[in-house]
Amino acid sequence: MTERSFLHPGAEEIALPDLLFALSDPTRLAVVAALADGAERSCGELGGDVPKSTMSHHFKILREAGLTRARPEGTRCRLTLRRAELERRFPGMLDAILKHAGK
Amino acid sequence: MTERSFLHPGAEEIALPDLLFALSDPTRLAVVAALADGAERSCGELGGDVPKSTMSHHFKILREAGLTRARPEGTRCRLTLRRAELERRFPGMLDAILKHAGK
DNA sequence: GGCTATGTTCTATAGCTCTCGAACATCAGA
DNA sequence: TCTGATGTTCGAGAGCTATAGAACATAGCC
Repeated sequence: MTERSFLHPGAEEIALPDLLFALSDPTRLAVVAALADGAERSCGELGGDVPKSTMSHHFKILREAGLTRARPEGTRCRLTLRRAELERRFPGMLDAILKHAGK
Repeated sequence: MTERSFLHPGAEEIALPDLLFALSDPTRLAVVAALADGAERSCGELGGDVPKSTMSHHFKILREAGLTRARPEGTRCRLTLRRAELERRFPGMLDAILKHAGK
C-alpha cells in the first residue's frame, strides 16, 4: 500500500448513477456479491485469475463509488461492503440488486 | 420510424449488468423515472432540451437493455416501461432503484 | 540487509460511450 | 402532393473504460 489510507466518499456523497455504474460490470458485481455476507476479504481472495492490476482498477471504482471500504493490513488490503451506510442511504436497494446477481 | 418495429430482448434475455449500465446514466435514469407511473409517453415528451439524436441514442440503450418497450404510432414513437416483465425477472429491483432516483 | 508476498501506480492500447449536427425516413394534414 | 412534425441513422470528435505488463512501494520474515 503506497498510501496509508484510501479515499472513500462520505455516505451522503454516494451518488446513485455511480453506484449503478460500478455494479454494471460483471467482474465488479461478482466482487460485491462475494462481499455480501459481510465478511472482510483481501484483494487476493477476490481476484480469481484476473491480473492484479486489472483488479486494482476495479477495486478503485468500487471504492470511489462508495460500495466498498478498503483497510490496509500489513501488505494486504482488506475489503468490506459498506452495507449499513448504503442501507441507510438507499434502503433496500443493494439487497434487491444482489438478490439477482448472476443473472 | 424507418423500421416498423424495434428490437427488444425477450424477458429471459435481459441481463442484470446491461440493466444497471442503462440506469447508470442520469439522462436515462430520468427517462425511466418519468415512465415509472406506467403511462405511455412519446420520445418528444421525454427529451427536455437534449438534442433528438442524443436522446435517440439513449432510447436505444434503454430498449436493448430491456427496460423500455417502443411502439411506433404514426410518426411518433411511444415508450413504456416493461414493468411487469422486469418485476417477474428481477422482483423488487426496479422499484428499489427508482425509489432513489434523483440521488 | 535480502527475499518474498501483496497490491498499487504508471503507461500504453484497443474499444466503447456520449454528444450532436446533418441527412434521411415516415406519417398526418392541408 | 407539398409541408411540417417526429424520430432514426450516419458520421465525426472527444473522452472515458477495460485490460494488462512493467515498475514501484510496503510489510513480514529469514
